[in-house]
Amino acid sequence: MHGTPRPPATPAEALSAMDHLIAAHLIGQQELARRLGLTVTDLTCFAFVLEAGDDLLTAGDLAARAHVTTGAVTGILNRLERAGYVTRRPDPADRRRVRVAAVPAAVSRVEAVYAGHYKRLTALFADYSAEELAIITDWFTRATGLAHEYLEKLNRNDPDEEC
Amino acid sequence: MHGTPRPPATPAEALSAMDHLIAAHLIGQQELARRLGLTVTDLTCFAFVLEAGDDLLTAGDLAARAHVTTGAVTGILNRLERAGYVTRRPDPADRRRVRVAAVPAAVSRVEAVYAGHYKRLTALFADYSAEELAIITDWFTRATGLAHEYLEKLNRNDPDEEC
DNA sequence: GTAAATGTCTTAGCTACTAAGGGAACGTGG
DNA sequence: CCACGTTCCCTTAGTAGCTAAGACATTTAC
Repeated sequence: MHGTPRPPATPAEALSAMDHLIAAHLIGQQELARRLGLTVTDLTCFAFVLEAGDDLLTAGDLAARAHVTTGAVTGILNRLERAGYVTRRPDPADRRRVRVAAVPAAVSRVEAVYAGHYKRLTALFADYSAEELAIITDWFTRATGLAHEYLEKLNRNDPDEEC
Repeated sequence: MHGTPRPPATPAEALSAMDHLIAAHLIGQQELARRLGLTVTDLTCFAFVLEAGDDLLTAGDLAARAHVTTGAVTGILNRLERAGYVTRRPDPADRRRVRVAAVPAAVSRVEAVYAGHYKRLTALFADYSAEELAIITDWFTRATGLAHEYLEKLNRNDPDEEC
């Protein structure tokens, strides 16, 4: 279906389409987490750990990225560790810190559950040319940048509300 | 920046970019809800009410769309109603049902908080040609369809897990 | 007219979060 | 070396929102 002509769209249509995608993805995430016996927050943190790769995250890093308190992270790590997704490791340079390492077998466990959807998405992407993918990816990246800017501005101006 | 050539992208890059966008949006949603004195679930339900427009949703509809129990919906509607976002109305045809109507003033209240980000996104969209927007919108729509299919399949095969 | 089904609300209990503080480890300045 | 403040994670107490199960009113079917 490469290069199939599509009817042109308006910004409003694109925005609405994006909202629907995000809503669907949110529910999917919830289902996936439930199936793995985790919470959405746990799964998100596990994703952060995977994304960080070899330079292991600390518990505090996770708190910052997931926007939760360090107290919450303790619970999250307890669950993830007990379920065999991560292990806590001492930091050789700073004994206060706790570094979080992913358990290799757990990665494939998550991927196994997610494989169905992941394959479908990859197949969908294969339906587009590299140039079209470039447009889509570019937009994703810029929209993400905007979202981060927006969040920063919110947090800078008034961390607590006034409404 | 219409028609600016972009470096071609791979499916994996696109998928990763999508994940980041969704993660950012998720946190933004949380911030927005907090600022409005609501939970993310409340805000999501309010969005469903707005989307439904004039044919008012019932409490049960909301439970189905938000994937929560009807007991939870009672709490959600209590909060939304107390904060002045919606009103409960009797259904003339079926006195068991509760129909949910949005309070007009509340719509602009939410939009006021969201306006900053919304304007930036719209501006971003304006940077793309109608044809490029068509590609993006098309992809959103098809990815959403896939997500829904995946969810349906999950719920059909085994509503509860086996792991 | 009775029985089953439907739609919302209630109740009890659970889980994950925050806020506040504690104790160990770091790092700086005398 | 050694107090001092800081940083990091964990603990504790309290809260909020969810589920599950059932009550109650209403509708539908036979």
